[in-house]
Amino acid sequence: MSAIPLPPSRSLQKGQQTRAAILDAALNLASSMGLEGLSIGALAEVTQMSKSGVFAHFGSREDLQIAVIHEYHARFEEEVFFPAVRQPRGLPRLRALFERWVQRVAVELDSGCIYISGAVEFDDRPGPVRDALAAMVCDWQAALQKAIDLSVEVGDLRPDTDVLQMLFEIHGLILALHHDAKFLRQPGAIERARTGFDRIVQYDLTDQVSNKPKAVSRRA
Amino acid sequence: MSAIPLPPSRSLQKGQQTRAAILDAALNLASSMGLEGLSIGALAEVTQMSKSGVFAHFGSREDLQIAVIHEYHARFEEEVFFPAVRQPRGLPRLRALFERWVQRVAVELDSGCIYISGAVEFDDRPGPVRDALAAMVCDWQAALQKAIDLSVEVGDLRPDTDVLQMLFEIHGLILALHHDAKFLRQPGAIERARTGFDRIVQYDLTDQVSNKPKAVSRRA
DNA sequence: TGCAAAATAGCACGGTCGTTCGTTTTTGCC
DNA sequence: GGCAAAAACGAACGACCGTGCTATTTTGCA
Repeated sequence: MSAIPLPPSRSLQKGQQTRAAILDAALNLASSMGLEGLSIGALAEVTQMSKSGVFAHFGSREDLQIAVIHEYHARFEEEVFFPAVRQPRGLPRLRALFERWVQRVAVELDSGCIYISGAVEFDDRPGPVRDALAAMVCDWQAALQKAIDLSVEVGDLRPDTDVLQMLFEIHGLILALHHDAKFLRQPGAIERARTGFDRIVQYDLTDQVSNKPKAVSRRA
Repeated sequence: MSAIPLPPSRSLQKGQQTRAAILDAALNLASSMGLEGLSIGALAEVTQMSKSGVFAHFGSREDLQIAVIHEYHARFEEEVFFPAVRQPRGLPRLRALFERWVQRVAVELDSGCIYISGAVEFDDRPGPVRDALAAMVCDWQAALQKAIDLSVEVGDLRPDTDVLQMLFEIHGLILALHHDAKFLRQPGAIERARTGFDRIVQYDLTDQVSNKPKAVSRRA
């Protein structure tokens, strides 16, 4: 009871190190095979470990999936959110968020977006994995919403902008981009997503930024 | 060599009948578990048949998946496309196509859209299943594109309308609807999809249908 | 009613899955 | 360098997978 057995404050034990390596491999695997396609056997092969060795780092497959989701979230923040919030609030920040999101979804050739694939895989499969995924997605949507809110506050967008509607439409552009680029392999999807974004924000633009509608044209 | 053994022109043999029943069950199963989650064992249990009995109707699991895709396509045509093309060409028909698409994606509580889930599952899994799926999706996209084209020809939309851009954006609305309704279970997603559609077409509306932009408002 | 053919069942195979458990190796502080 | 704890291994389990066989049942026309 006395003499606390020294907390594991060691900087980086071997275990955490390999756990991180496994998680990295798991992320790559889950990105291409989906969260449901993520198997411990395949993960063991990739990391050159035994199945039980991999398994021991996560109490179960479910916990592994959840760990992957959190890891993906962390990387998403790192590559999309944090760099974008360094832009001045308002339209520049919103545009940066969108542009980095586009890059993340479309250009990374091999890996797919776990938020998107996971949403489809777990839309009618209740459980902790779905909950974790939904929490991350909602977190990201809230961040986007805040960016739109700020754009309104700052005066880049009209005060009567329907923020949730704009969020919905922007999200749709990303999903369509993912579909056309990843599945149909259509080139030009990225440019269409950008054009769509311009059209959406242009609709609620205040005069100080640009002069009235007609700045962006959907030329054929 | 002679005496052709009488072609199987019998109206509906027992085999075709049970095959149809299996396919129906397979569609329900694939709609909720995904095409990859579709297993012959589960299908046998649902249909109260033996695994081999089910298996015999399709040469392989892959062929079963492809059969499911074609069946889904047929039903999609039946419920979405055919009723909509009875509307007069132009905006009414385009709107009918969209509205029925929305219903199909969002209101059917249990079943998900195989086009959407399949696109995510097979975006980096080449093979005949992916090919069949892509063919169906492209077929549907072509039908939509034609409806937009007709809207331009008829004069409901501006002659300089970027048809593919509009197709992209409308598709995005459906995907966002699917995401928010099926995964996040947000009410109001359907209404947002409709609002988005109005905004998209309103952008390219000719004056004869409505007077200039500002007909549709994205009120907060 | 009989009989070939079609449809279905039953069983077994090899494989992968997640998971458990006991053993062995490796780590890191004394 | 020794030694407890942590980490990794190896084998096995039960379950499910798709698939290939051979029997058995059912169908539908003569």
